[in-house]
Amino acid sequence: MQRQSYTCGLDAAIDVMGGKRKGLILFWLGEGPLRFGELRRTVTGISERMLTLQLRELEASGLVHREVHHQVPPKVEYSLTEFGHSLIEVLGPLGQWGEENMERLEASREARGPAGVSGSAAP
Amino acid sequence: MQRQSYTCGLDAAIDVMGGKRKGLILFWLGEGPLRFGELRRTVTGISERMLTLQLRELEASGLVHREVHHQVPPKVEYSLTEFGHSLIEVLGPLGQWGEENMERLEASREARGPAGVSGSAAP
DNA sequence: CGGAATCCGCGCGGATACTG
DNA sequence: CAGTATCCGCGCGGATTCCG
Repeated sequence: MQRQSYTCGLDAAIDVMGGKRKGLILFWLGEGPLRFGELRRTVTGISERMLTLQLRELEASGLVHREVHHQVPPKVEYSLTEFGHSLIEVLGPLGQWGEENMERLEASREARGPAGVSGSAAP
Repeated sequence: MQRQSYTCGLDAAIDVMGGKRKGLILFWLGEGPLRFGELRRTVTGISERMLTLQLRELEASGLVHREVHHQVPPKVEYSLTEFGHSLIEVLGPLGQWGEENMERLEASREARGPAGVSGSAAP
């Protein structure tokens, strides 16, 4: 079974930008083009590997453009496509909502992900 | 290390509703209160277990309200809180964006997730 | 009907090392 | 600098079973 099509627009949208850090990448690229290393430093808490993979997916989705400058040292710039810009436009209100309610969200986050539950790993 | 706070509002927002099907649940609850079984049938492609877990997280986030009616047969109704309503409000444009570009998104989805790569797992 | 519990596979994602 | 490749843990999430 190939997992039927999207059930609604929200499903599709979340699927394309809901990845762990894709939203963040899109957000920062919305501010302007960034090089790979700049992204790595800007989007904190992401490994090189993940950054590459996420970028490739965003590129495959047509949201991000990858500009390679063949030179030494190598330089690769990532930027939003028109499609990508259309997305962050509707992402704006969401980000603002998150900002306005950040305290509340952070507080409840601990309830959802106790993080250090672990402990008793008695076999 | 406890994974520092959210880096921006978008980060927080996606974290709270970016789960596999949380957006869908929120979306359908936005249409009105639903019972557990109704949600299970409405949000297609989700297991009982996941539906329960996702609902608990949404509840812990203060987005969803869980109303238990102690009776036989049991009846539990889920609905959006005020907070939840404020979220789906900004989620509206995102869902619309996804709907408008669904074909494009579905097409590029295959490039990102070949889905049936292996499959044939002859036991 | 609405869950909670258990088992378990598998793929996400981190760390590291190597290349052009 | 900008990746790619490999290893590997662990937690997400599906299937099944039992309970109130």
